[in-house]
Amino acid sequence: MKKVKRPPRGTRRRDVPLTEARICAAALRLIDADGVEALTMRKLATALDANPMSLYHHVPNRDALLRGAVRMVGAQFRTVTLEDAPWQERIRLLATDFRTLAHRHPNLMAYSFSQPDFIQPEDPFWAALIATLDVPGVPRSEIRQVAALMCAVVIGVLIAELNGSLHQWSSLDPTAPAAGEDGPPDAGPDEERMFRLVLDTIITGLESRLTADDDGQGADRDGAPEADPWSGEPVFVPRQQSVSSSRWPDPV
Amino acid sequence: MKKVKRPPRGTRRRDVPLTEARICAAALRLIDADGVEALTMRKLATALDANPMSLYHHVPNRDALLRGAVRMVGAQFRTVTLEDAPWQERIRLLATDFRTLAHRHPNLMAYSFSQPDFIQPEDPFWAALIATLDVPGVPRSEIRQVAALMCAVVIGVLIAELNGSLHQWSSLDPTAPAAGEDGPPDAGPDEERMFRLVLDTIITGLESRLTADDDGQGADRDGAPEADPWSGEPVFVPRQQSVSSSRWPDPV
DNA sequence: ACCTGAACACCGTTCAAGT
DNA sequence: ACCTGAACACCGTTCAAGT
Repeated sequence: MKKVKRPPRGTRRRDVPLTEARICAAALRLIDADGVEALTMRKLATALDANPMSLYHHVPNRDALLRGAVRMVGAQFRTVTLEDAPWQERIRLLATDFRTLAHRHPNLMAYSFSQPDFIQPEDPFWAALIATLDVPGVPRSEIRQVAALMCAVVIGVLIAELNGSLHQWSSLDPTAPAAGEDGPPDAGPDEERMFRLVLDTIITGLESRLTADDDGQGADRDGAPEADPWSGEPVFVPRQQSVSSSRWPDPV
Repeated sequence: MKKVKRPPRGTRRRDVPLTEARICAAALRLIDADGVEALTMRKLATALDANPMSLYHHVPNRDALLRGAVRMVGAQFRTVTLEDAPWQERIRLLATDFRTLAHRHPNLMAYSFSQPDFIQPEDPFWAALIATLDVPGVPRSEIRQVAALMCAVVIGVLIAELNGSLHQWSSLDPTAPAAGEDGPPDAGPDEERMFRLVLDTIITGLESRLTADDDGQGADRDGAPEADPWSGEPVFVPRQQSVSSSRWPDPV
């Protein structure tokens, strides 16, 4: 009579005890398979061959579970520093590493990109990015903002790539409406080329901004922020702050 | 006895009939107030003073309701073309218009950014972006990919701004861990400055890429993609495709 | 045609009770 | 200490029945 509680299934998992790491790993598997929104405490429990309520003894709630999965994936990001390469190549390497990680767990990464706090100050990725931007002489007062913007840019491209927008927009011809499926059908091989194109454009823009500032490489670092052209007004932008507040009257 | 079905509440809403536009507008109000995940068919119904099941006669399901709200916001994007301005300024105007719209409905926009299909070929925004990139001579064969990448970049920065990552990363000092709240407390006034910095960097990168190509302005448009430097390999990137497949052995 | 109540199949989470 | 069944307060959605 008691034996019916553990029927002889094909794969037995419950001889190993329930830990937070095992729970998060199983959650990551479910997310990789079916997406974040398909992760359910009850489904996760049956995947672990456990009672749904047992999970709450190791994980406070579903949000913490998701954070644990994100943390588990982020721990896989171990950047080789490659200190002898030029800074442009080091930035490229950091970005492509990021992209590889995003391709490994696209469902989880697409979710975590929209969450705050998924890059922490002690992440080796962040430290490597800061160190790399310090090489060509980005002013110390601006270096964190430049690093933040590079993260935002890379994440934006990765989001658009992961959810298919990049491919869809690239084949969005306003003049010729129906081109058929002439190009590659689904997983375009030129997403990587486009990713490199953004990186190159950003790096080129950084370079020209840096050379415009270049009077003595190591001198005047950490100076007053108002002194260097990084903090000045951009060349082309007019003062248009009042233009955008009077547009689009909300009809709701 | 029948009168108890419609008690004299303070504001009467149900004399006007239930339409899809009214439902989507109410959904947008709820999303603006409490976020996408707080939008519920039942709560929406009570906000409209209607029966929850009545909504299904005008909207097929919750996803379609969200799409309707996104479409309703996207219809507010009417770009002034400003054809006499230089292309750099036109791009800046498009991007800041996009940003203004995102600030108007941050909850909905943060959600829609992660959805595919939220930019359509017939959107005036897309047509204006394509037309603007055509001015300085971006090759026709690459113009859609460049436009797609600019959208992805702007969206990435907006996502990071809306969920607070941009501000958090900017105050993420790996050397001095605890700086206290010295800067502005919450809604940083320099998010706009950072937004302009990305735009300027991208535009500068585009400019230098374009002038490197500049031998005759109108000549050789629409040519073979392999002929121009846009499709060639980037200068700095080494062929490192095999490097990324052997990193991060997945411990799961 | 439009609306509605009841019901179904799910959720996350709490809690008292077991060992 | 760890686990568990029952229960609570929600969801989206279906469906037969009303007007």
